[in-house]
Amino acid sequence: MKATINDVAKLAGVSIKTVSRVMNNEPSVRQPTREKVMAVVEELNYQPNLAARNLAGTKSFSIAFIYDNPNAYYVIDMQNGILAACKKQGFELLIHPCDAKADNLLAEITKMVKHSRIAGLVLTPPFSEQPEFVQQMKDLDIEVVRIVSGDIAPDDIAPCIMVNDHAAAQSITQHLVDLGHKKIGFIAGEAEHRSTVERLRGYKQALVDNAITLDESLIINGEYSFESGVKGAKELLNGEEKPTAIFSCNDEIAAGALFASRLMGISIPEQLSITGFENSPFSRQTWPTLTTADQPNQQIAEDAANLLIACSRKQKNNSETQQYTPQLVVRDSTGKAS
Amino acid sequence: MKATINDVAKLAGVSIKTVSRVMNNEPSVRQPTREKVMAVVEELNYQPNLAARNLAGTKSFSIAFIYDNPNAYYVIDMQNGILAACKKQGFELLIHPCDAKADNLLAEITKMVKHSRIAGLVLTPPFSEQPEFVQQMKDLDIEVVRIVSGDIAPDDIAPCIMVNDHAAAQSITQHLVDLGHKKIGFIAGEAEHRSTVERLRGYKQALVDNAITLDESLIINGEYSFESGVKGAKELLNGEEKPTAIFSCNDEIAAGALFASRLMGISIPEQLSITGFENSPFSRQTWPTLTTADQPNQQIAEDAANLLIACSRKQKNNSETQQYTPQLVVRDSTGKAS
DNA sequence: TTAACAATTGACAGCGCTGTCATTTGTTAA
DNA sequence: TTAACAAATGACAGCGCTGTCAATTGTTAA
Repeated sequence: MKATINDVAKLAGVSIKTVSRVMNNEPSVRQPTREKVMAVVEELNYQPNLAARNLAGTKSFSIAFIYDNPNAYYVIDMQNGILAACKKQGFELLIHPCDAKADNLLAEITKMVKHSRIAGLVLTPPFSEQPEFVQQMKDLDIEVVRIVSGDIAPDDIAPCIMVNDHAAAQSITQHLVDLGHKKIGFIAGEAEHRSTVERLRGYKQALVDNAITLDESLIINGEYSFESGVKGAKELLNGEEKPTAIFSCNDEIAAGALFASRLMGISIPEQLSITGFENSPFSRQTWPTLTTADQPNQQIAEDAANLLIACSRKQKNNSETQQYTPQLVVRDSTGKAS
Repeated sequence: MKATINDVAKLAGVSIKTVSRVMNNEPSVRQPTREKVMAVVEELNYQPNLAARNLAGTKSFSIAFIYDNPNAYYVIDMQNGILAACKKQGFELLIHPCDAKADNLLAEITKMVKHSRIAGLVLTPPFSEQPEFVQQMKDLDIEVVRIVSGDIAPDDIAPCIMVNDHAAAQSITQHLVDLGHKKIGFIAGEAEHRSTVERLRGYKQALVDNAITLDESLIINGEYSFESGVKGAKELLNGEEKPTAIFSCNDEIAAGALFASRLMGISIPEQLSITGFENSPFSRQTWPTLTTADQPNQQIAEDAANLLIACSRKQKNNSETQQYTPQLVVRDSTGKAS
């Protein structure tokens, strides 16, 4: 059967407490002792029993991922990244999809947290962008790591993994400018999402950098969906100032824009360039494939989880911040301005 | 702080063992006693500590979902369904994405199962369709519930939730026939998937039922992807026997077929009808929206998890089987034959 | 009414680990 | 060399629950 701490202790000729110390990387264990124990651990392929640890100790070995996001690709990527970190660190992951607008949300999460002794939470938008919510979690004595859009942390209540949408949007736009485009349409996502705001900011910055006058009529309010892309593109292409390129706030919008353009008999990229954002599987399933910005969600999530675990062990503090800048991926949906 | 079994026992004036019995729905507790205990449980909002249960008992309160599937929508649906069942039954869910072709797969799963004391597994294709794998799991003394395509269970090693792709494909095809179509193309998914086989079988059955001669040249081998849909549709539409309708083995293929048709200047559904399969979000993100078959994955998964939990409590046996037939959803991609 | 049995309840050990605190060992300075 | 202290290790209780088995209570038939 499975080896227990007793087996290890006996074989190594030490007390179970010492084995425990080694397993938890505690100080004041002499190096030779540590090695002796580790050797036996390897030999017996010993792994501490999570239930026993949870029951006996005050520390927790679980983190949770709560989310409210209709984008399955995004959720799966995040989840896989967190799972990878958990696996490496011997943590357990609790998955908790929920409704960000539910009244009993706080009660629900509190219950889960208390019941399962959660060390911390990985938060994605919209949760990560609600300072009050983050504060409430901290008040419950739960560590939090947030994934948010921007280039500077909003506060130091909890650590952040920043996604520099601003810089990424800027480089996508620059790519279009470099191809000779001057009239660049912009189809936005939901205005409430910080990512939308940041991406628009990057787009505008690139225009300024290249001394291109901003044309407000080229900016369409939309949402992160295929339909919105279809609608936005039609609006742009039927407008006065017909653009030669369209910056879409994500890949789904871009797919919609692509579709609308095709319907209108506009060939891509010859007559119109279109860009996406996120580099989701979606962007490889359109035709032509989409030029986009690669947002390494899985890596981001793994980092977030690692940071969270470190925080729960007091190895890192709240002001810890990391930053990712999605990188331009040039595919077939962009070309020289006609 | 949180109430423990001791608090409940004291307040109810019984021993902790009796509380335990009530919590586990064991027999031989007198009704009045049971009620008395339950009242206190309610009052204190008592919930048994999972770690303690796992440590003390022989029973397990965790199930796992292992999968190898690139379709994020599918995975999320399944996961949500399983999660719903777990929540209701006080179980924990371990998520375990993995590579079905990895050599160390069995070792990996064995390790997880032993380490976390898993009661059972929810298996989806490809795992669910490998009898040897299922048998290996049972040999490890793990309950298994499989979600498989077909109308009769392949064996009684483990319970099955059957998805009657045959009947669903038949009714989609019948829908096309009813619209006057006689030359109906078929773009298949991977031949290794039972779902492909079953859907093809349903398609053929419908043709037979309507005395339409099967034209093998109208059947295209493909895979479950957008690109495959594009390719398959082109092949069909450039062929000798140009079909007036295309049955696609899933929504992604259908989206590809839709795209290809548009490119070729064929208007949908006026000149060509196209159907999908699965009713994934994908089918609502195309234009026109897809006629498809609704496969209630979340519900299926919830049922599977409930069945699994029942089995782990020996309340159900291995020959237990449930069946779902995906229902036709008529949208805008199908119309009268021209 | 009572023995004989079944149904119900309880006492207690122990699951595998960690926290606390006592004990042992090693190290330093006088 | 030794006292005085710090570092390393161990003994032991107990986390909250379940399994085992013994004790109690209720029920039945003679």
